[in-house]
Amino acid sequence: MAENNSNFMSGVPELLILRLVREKEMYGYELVQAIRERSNEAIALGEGVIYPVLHALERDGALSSSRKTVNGRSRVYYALTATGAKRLDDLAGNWSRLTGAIQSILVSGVQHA
Amino acid sequence: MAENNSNFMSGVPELLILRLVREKEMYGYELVQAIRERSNEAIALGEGVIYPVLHALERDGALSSSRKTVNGRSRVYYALTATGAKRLDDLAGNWSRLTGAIQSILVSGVQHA
DNA sequence: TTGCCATACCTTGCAGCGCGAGGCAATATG
DNA sequence: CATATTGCCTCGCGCTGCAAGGTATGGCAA
Repeated sequence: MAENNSNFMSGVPELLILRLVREKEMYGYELVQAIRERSNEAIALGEGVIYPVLHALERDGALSSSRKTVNGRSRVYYALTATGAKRLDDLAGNWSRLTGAIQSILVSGVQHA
Repeated sequence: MAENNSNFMSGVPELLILRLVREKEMYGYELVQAIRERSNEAIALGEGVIYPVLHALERDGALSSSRKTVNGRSRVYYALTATGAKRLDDLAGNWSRLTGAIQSILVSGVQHA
């Protein structure tokens, strides 16, 4: 059963990571802060969220990793692959459809057919 | 420990239900269909999602229920209470802040401070 | 009558995700 | 020398969404 379950609201951390890494390759610790800062503290995903997602994405071939040492610090940088780019498009599309649908319910006044 | 945990993306079914019930009182089965239709099939929450949420909301005083019989059919109608209206505002606010934050990450090109 | 579908309610059990909490190691700071 | 920061990682749990199943009534067609 290689079916993809998961509930309708999940996968946002994955989406954010893929999107950020598309700009430039980043490492885990950096992503944790980037998400917090770029979301204006509205979203604060800890390392316990980020790292497992990173590993899963690499395992699925959506990200490629390379260990680099920058001023004495060893970091694992992740870059978007072609597979990852496709996956990003899918997730972004789903997200947009989903929020659109929710918005249309939230916004509408009473309407009759 | 009566602390409210739950993850950052949850509570959408609750939000949708509260919003729909604000217009007019509705019953469970009706909500299931309303959400599917008004979201253009983008969201399809089953009864296994709706009923438990309904019960929880009533337990918390956000909804009040009244059993009514309409052309031979017995239904449990739910109406929004004052508490529920407040809760709806909170959830809607959170949702809006959250999607705004996500959007700002999804949309932005690279930018530095 | 006997089916069968739609309406209408409900609960149980599980998978999966998010996440806190913790642990390790190296560099920097006071 | 102690403490904070950077940077990586994993375990275990809570909670949520959800499929699956169960009950009951009404309408309709064969």
